Amino acid sequence: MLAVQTLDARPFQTPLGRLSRGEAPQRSLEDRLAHATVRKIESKEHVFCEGDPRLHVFRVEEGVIAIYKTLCDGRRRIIDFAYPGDLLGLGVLDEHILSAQATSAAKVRCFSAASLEAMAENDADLALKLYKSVCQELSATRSLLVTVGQRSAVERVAAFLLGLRRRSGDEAGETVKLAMRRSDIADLLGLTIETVSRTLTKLRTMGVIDVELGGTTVTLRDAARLADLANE
Amino acid sequence: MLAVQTLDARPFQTPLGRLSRGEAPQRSLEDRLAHATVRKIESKEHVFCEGDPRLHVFRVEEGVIAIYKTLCDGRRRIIDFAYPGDLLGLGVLDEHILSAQATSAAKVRCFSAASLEAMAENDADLALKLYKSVCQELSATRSLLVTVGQRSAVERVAAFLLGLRRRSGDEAGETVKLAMRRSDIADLLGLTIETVSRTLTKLRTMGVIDVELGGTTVTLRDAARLADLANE
DNA sequence: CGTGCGCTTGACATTGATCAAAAACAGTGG
DNA sequence: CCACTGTTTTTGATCAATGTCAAGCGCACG
Repeated sequence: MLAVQTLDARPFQTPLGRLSRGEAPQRSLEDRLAHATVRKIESKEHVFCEGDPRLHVFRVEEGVIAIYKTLCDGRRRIIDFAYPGDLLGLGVLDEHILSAQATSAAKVRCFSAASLEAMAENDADLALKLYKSVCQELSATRSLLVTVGQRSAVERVAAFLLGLRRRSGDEAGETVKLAMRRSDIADLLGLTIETVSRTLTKLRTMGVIDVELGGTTVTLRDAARLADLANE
Repeated sequence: MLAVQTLDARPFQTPLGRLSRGEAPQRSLEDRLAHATVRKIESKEHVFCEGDPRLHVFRVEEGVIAIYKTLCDGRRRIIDFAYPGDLLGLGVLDEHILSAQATSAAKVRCFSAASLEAMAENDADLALKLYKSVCQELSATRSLLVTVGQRSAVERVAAFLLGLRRRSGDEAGETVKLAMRRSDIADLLGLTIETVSRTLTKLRTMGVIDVELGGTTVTLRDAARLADLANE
């Protein structure tokens, strides 16, 4: 594990977290988050690492954050990418059990985990919001598990591209921006960078997608065929 | 999808769910569950199927329930096994998005999903319990994702056996009972039955485990070495 | 005693990982 | 604007791990 100083280890103000404790229990989570501090994250900077004290909860405002776990032999398993709107750092323990690292420049809104959870104890509405947020996360993780567990490289990459389009911006858009490296995609899908690259070229020669030079923008030429290949 | 009638599609009484709505908001989840109806599930019987209306939430009392998703080509992906104490059927949608099937004879305690969620709206304590339950489920799913994503057959099977010991009964016990078929283990770990079988014999010839004839009971001869192989 | 189901084992094929190298790209400084 | 360096991506050749196909075994049950 890198010995970098992570965002969550640095102290900072969480005005809304403090202000609203107890005095406005019906205030919505959105409302609370709207006033929290926003922090800028450089590409490759960590938001938090496994084992760090879980001081803050974050919401992604811009960019993409990779949530991952490091295996003891150094391999890295990305659990999910967090896109704008997603919450980061929820949990029941007082330590982070995963690491979070920006795959590109990003912004996160952050506020105190302790006060959030203290608020939730007296605010069923907030607690239910947390519950639902985690339910969605669970559902996303399960769907990744399905993808990764028993599918071929083509199926995995196709499903990834479709999922990316679904989650980042417009549902029916023709192009998706890959705000991460091949190695990030590989670690998410349980493949190697070489296989990811080969699979993308394969899809390109099949005429299903187009990959811009530099490989950061993908155009879905034939989304129906891609969905077919993904075997959803 | 099989056209069987599942437990959740059958109407039945949920006395505690009804009784406690609104009148005892501080009553614990445990307390509520303690009085709910218990149903017996035959081996291979479904508790619910993908697409069924999500009428009830269940808690496993005895046996093992496989939570799975069916891929469109018929492959089956087991997401998790639910052991006694685990909750089943939590979610935000009004349909089940997964199927649940007993791998052996089992018992589940069941009560109304709607009234549970209605209760949670006025009971922060209950809502937080739900939140924490889902957090744990999320954590388990993530750990399976790590296992399945990029590990060898030996690592997966070793991790599975250790996880089984951890979850079913005593932490340090020498023997674990496999209350499921090889095909269930295979569908959980993203392997084939043949590979699971071969891997178990490999571990046996290595002297790390012992497999009883019939293959339902496994003795962990050398748990430390097994943990080493699992590469946790 | 026969039948069916689940488990094991073997031979072979295929997929994706590994090793290696070249090409494309992004910065940096001249 | 161009040369230089390090990073990322692409492509190729080879190999090991796991899937596939096929057969046999053991146990439970009628």
